[in-house]
Order: sequence, then structure tokens, then C-alpha cells
Amino acid sequence: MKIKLYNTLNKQKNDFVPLEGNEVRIYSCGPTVYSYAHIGNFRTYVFMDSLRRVLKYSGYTLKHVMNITDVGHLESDADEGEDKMLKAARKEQKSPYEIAEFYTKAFFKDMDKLNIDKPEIIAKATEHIPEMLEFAKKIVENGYGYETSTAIYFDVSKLDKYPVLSNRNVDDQIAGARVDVDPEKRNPYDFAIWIKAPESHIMKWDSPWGLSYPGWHLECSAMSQKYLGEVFDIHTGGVDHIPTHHENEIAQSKGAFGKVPAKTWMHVEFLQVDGGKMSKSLGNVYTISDLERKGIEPLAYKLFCYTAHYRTKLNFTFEGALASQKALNRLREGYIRHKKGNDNVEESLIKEYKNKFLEAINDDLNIPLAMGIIWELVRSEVKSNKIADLLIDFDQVLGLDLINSEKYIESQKKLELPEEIKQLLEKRKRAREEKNWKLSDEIRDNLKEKGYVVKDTKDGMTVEKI
RNA sequence: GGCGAUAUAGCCAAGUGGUAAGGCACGAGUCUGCAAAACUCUGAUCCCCGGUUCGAAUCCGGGUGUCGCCUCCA
Repeated sequence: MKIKLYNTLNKQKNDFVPLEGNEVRIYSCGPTVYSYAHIGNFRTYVFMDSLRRVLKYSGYTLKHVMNITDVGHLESDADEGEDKMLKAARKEQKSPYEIAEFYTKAFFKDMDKLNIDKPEIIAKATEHIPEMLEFAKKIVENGYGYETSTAIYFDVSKLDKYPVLSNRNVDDQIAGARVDVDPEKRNPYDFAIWIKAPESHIMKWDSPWGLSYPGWHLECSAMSQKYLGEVFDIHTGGVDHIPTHHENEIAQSKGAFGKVPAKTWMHVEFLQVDGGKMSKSLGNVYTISDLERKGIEPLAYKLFCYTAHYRTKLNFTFEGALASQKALNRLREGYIRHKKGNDNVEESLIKEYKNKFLEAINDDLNIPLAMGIIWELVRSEVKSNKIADLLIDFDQVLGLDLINSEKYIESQKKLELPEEIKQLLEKRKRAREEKNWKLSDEIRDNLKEKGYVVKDTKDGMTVEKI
């Protein structure tokens, strides 16, 4: 079955065919490691995970590069010349390298928790400065670059067409733009490919233009070219990358090689919080750890991401995330019931569901639709281990670690309890054995006041901390 | 000011021409000393107006609302 993928370049779903053989070459814009990644960032990586898994499920092999931006790019606001890495470093009184290392580790820890399939190649910007410099030189040699007192700029007017991903009319926008244009720039949309470092700048390298550092866009151009060649299959990122970052990557590749670097450009819509943009000033920029503190597993967040298609906005609320947490537990329990089932099901039914599932995921990664199919299976009256096997098969695409369902449920039940609580539970157990319901209920209320919820099941009591 | 999305039950949402997937919540039931959990069942004609069509949530026109981008940003 053909996989259809939506391409921002032509705004259509196209049948996907790799450029070379069975290998798919992908480049994903990764994190800038100057602080913890937030759940909005991770929506993008959950998408990246789905893409990888869907392609692998169809038998493709992957060569996938993700960058780690550990060189800062220009700060947006007044602090020109300072970059995010430096700012964070100064704030935390560490070197930019220490900052980058710390947050890179934190990033991958969260990625693991989300069970996100890691790209084959993780490329750090600081380890590819020579390649970037070569790229910059090529652009300048080809006549697309020019030097000002502060940087080497890319001259967008030299291109046949500048915005190719978005429908912007460059001239119309200048009037409404909210930033002052650098008078040394030839065109307002020219961007820095190489930046001359001020005296105080820590991260800087020798170049034909003195001590300096690369522009952000150049990083991705140079690294993708190094590992994947001048033209590769798929480039991914957030929708925010469309108008500037990816536009400029395309410009750079055209400047250096005369080619658009990727055949398919895929962009994930933003995660919103409470119906609006996530922002530090609103205090709604949450991390994976924040969710965990509220009792939402990373995998439940992943499942939450599966409620919407990647090209539509998704509104995050804690209500919604808790709903997904609940759904995740039910999914696990449903899986376990099937696993324990012994009734056989018709092979044709398995085939039918597998087909439906394939159709959904291959239609531009329609995971929400695929989830609907999965729930149908979970709820099936016939409990069969064949269905359980099918769910595990589908989980290759979902990456919800369903195979370990029992382990998750067990670990949720196990809690380190204080001695006081243990004694109360013991007392309640005796009361229940004596059918002293009054005392039993009193202790239950007492425990609740202390922050523990007791539930009676067939197999005994379970305790949860509120 | 320019560009672009989007509007589907209480919430999150799938569906892009043939009479509305799924999840959560609510309600009812089964179970249970009770409660919880679990399981089963239950709900919408798709922002408004007009048009095209045998037929539209789905296409076209107009309106209204919301969101995003145009500056770093997943």
C-alpha cells in the first residue's frame, strides 16, 4: 500500500516514493538546548516518531538526521549579538557547553520517556563548524552572499523566487513589519549566514571574516547535506519553520547547489494551551516533568497527541491530558484482557482490521483515525490473544509500549507508603474481615484526609496518593 | 496592514459529496456491604445566510467568531 504524505511545497498529499531504493533519508529540525523542551516541542517529536514508525512499518529503512542546536542564534529582542545559549549560560553561571550538555541530556531523557524512536544520526552544531563554513563560502563564491560590518548576509534577490513554501508577498509585508531593518542589508529579507562575533562572545571560530559563528539556518543546511546529500527525501519541523527557517534553508541550498534540498517538507501544527498560544508570560509552558508531577505519564501525553491529526492545532488542557491518562490505562487493561483470552477469531477479521489500520496511517499519518480502529478492537466482545498480538503489531506504529502493560499497571499500584498509612490499611483490612463496615469506612475517610485513596478490588485493596 | 488556518455533542477530536469514527466527562445498568475500579448501554445533522447538486458537515459565494504567522520560536 502506498504511503501518502502531505507536502508543504505543493500543498498536496503525494504518493511517497524514496529517491533511492528502499532507504528514506530524513532531516528533522531538533531542539535548541538552552532550556527544557516543553510539551509543544514534543508534539513535533511525537510526530517525527510517527513518521519514522509508519515508514518502518511499511518496510523502509531509514537514514534520519536530527540536529542539536548548541550554538545560539541571534536573540530576537534588543540584545542583538547575544544568543540564547550565552544568555542561559550567564544566567546559570556555566559555560555554554555545559548548558548545552545538560539540556541535551534532559531532552533525550524525555524522548525516552515518550518512547520516541531516535534518529540514526544526532548531529551537534558545534561539531560541524567546518562543514558550515564550507557551505557559507560556497554561497559567497556563487555570488549569493555579501559582507556587512556585522555579518555575511544571503542576498535573497539573487534567487529566482524567494518565498517558495509560503505565499508571502515580500514587498507587502515590509510596511507592517514590526522590526527595524538593518540599513546595511540589501533586502529586508536577507538573513545572516555567518555572524561576526563581538569581543564578549564565547562561542566563536576562526573564519575568512575573523572570529565569528554560523547563522542558525546554515546549521541545518550544512548538516543535512553532509549526511544525506544535496537532495534527500523528507524534511520535518514545526509550522513556525515554514516562513523563515525552512525558507532560508531552501535559499541556502539553492545558493550553494542550485537545488531545493528536500523533496517533501512536512510541518506539524502548534500545540495550543487553553485555546491560545503557549507563552512564558502566561505561565503555561509545561514540560514533561510538569505533567508527571500532575500524574500524567509521558506516554499518556503521547496518546493525547494522537487525538488530533498532526496538521491541525491541538488544544492542550489538563482535563484533556488526564482523559488521555485514563484512556491509556484502559487501553492497557483492554490489551491484557485480550492477551488472557483464548477464543479464536476469524483470520479474516484480523486482516480486515490490519487493512483499515494501514489505510489510516498511510493516509498522511492519520493516527486519530487509527486510534478509532484500535478502540474498536479493544472493545471487541471476543477476547482473543490474536487481537492482543495485533495490538502489539500496531504498537510498532504507536510506540505506546503496550507490551509492558502489566508492568505499568503493577507499578501504578505499588507505592512506598509511610508506616502510619500501612498500619491504617492493616487495621482496615481486619475491620473488613470482621465486616465492620463502619470502622472500615471511617479509616477510609481518615486515609483520604491524609491524601490516600483506597479502593477495594477483588484482589484486595489498592492505594493511590492524591 | 498582509498571509494562512479553523468553526463537528460538556471537553479533546476523526470524517472533504451519499444521510456523523474514537477518547474523556455526564447519565443508566451489571458487579460490590457501601464507594471506587472494571464492564455494558446511552448523546450531535456538523457557526449563520445563500447557491451548486438527485444528494453537502464535506464544493462555491457572503457573513460572524476563534487561532496562528509576518521578529526568535516545535
